[in-house]
Amino acid sequence: MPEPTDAARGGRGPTPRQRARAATIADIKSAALDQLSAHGSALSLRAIARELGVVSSALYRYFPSRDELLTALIVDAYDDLADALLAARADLPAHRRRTDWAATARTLRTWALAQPHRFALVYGTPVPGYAAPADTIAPAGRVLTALAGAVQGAAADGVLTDPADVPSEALHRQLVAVAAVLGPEIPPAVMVRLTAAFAQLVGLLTLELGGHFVGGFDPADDLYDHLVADLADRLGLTDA
Amino acid sequence: MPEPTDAARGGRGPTPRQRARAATIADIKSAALDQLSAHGSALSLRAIARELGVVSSALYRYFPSRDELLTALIVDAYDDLADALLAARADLPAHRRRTDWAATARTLRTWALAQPHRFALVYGTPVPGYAAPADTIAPAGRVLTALAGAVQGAAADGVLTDPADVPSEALHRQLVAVAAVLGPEIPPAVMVRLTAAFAQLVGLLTLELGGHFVGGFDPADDLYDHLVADLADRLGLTDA
DNA sequence: TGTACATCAGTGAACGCGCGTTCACTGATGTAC
DNA sequence: TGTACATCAGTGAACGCGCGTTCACTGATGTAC
Repeated sequence: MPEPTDAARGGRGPTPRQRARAATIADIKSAALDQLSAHGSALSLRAIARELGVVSSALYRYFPSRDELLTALIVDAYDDLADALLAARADLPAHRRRTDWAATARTLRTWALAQPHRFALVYGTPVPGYAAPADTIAPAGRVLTALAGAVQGAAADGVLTDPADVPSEALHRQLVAVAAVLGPEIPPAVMVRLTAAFAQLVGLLTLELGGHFVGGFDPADDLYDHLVADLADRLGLTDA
Repeated sequence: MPEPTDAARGGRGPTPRQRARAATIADIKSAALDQLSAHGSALSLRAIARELGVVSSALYRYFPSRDELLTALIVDAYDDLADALLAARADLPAHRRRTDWAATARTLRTWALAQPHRFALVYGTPVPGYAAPADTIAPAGRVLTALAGAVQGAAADGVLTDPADVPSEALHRQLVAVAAVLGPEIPPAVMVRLTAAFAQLVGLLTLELGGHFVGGFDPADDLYDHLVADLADRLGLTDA
């Protein structure tokens, strides 16, 4: 075995070749993102190669196909968004659940407005002929967990007022199953509101990025902030 | 002027040629929709021509460019959706505003699930390199007006309980302006909730169509119905 | 330390395919007198 | 009613461009003994 694994090198870290390879992969992804942000959702390997000053077939050393590159971009986008949300929550004092929620939700918008093409990549219309593989499920879950964080915290503290909504039995089962993943202590009646809140945020950003608020809520800052606060009420979050 | 206008023919209706032309235009649109539903958002004039058994340049007799065809599809989708929503509301007894709202919102989902590609066309990620022209504004407004119908009716009847939310001054101005178009009698505090409701529905459908509910809310029927009812409460709608 | 060898990154040509749009043209359909 | 003419739909070839992916290859970099 001429090329040793990382472990075989006694934890000395990546070899120069491995570092160069990782750097090239990062360059490819970066060029791909540049292209997405410039020309919408059309992703061309040849255009990426051109931007990198390399022949198009060279990319096949790094990604076996265009779809694999797309998947990597999606996974990265989820991870980057989750990191951003977690960072926004990181330094908040515990028990300030309302502030926590608002900071998280506002960061979602900031991230989406700053990189609309990445938002489209994960929450937009699926790219023609592309089906998201299983690899994206876990990173997508990280985002949801981050968004559910404030509510889960409040639930764990026992400071949530459980609303009186009574979901149907089938919905109840789904809510329990989802809560088991996102926030085990979130009661079903809150979980359904959290889902509604998430859908509302995604919808607001979809509409804003799609230009549907032009001439109406333009800018949409106040609308968004108002609704984030409204959702905090609905979720029973307080700073007390 | 050899080819007379419709008016010049004394209201005898379209000439055979005009009828043939309209039929061909309909065929082109229909083939285009078939293609969108089959291959995602990629719309190819040559593929449409192929399906119609015609040479690709022939399409230029009917649409000056690919983008014009796309615009026509978008306008049609808005109009078709608006018609569907209005039809769902048409036969309801007046004053049953809650039923009205629920029927409208459910029809939105039915329409979206039946023709996901058309939903994507109007509320999905903008197609790469395509900017929706002004022609789409009016049809888009028809959909919103239909969705706002129940609330506007209730407001006109004076049976809405105006919530105590106080929007910021800037948001208040936007809400008044939007209400002036969609429902003149809808007070700002209700208008903001209506906007939130619309965003929530769009978000739910975006997530459902994007496969984000697979493994969680799958099927999402109960979730959707529950939230539609919840939104009716929030909007202060009753059947009384 | 020096040499034989394996592995890697990147090349360049090719395959087979797609696309939107233009242009001069042929026939058929319709209109005006 | 019959004829000259205008308008239309559709053709076929071409322009100039794009794409993903394969394959045999050249050098450079690294490894093992």
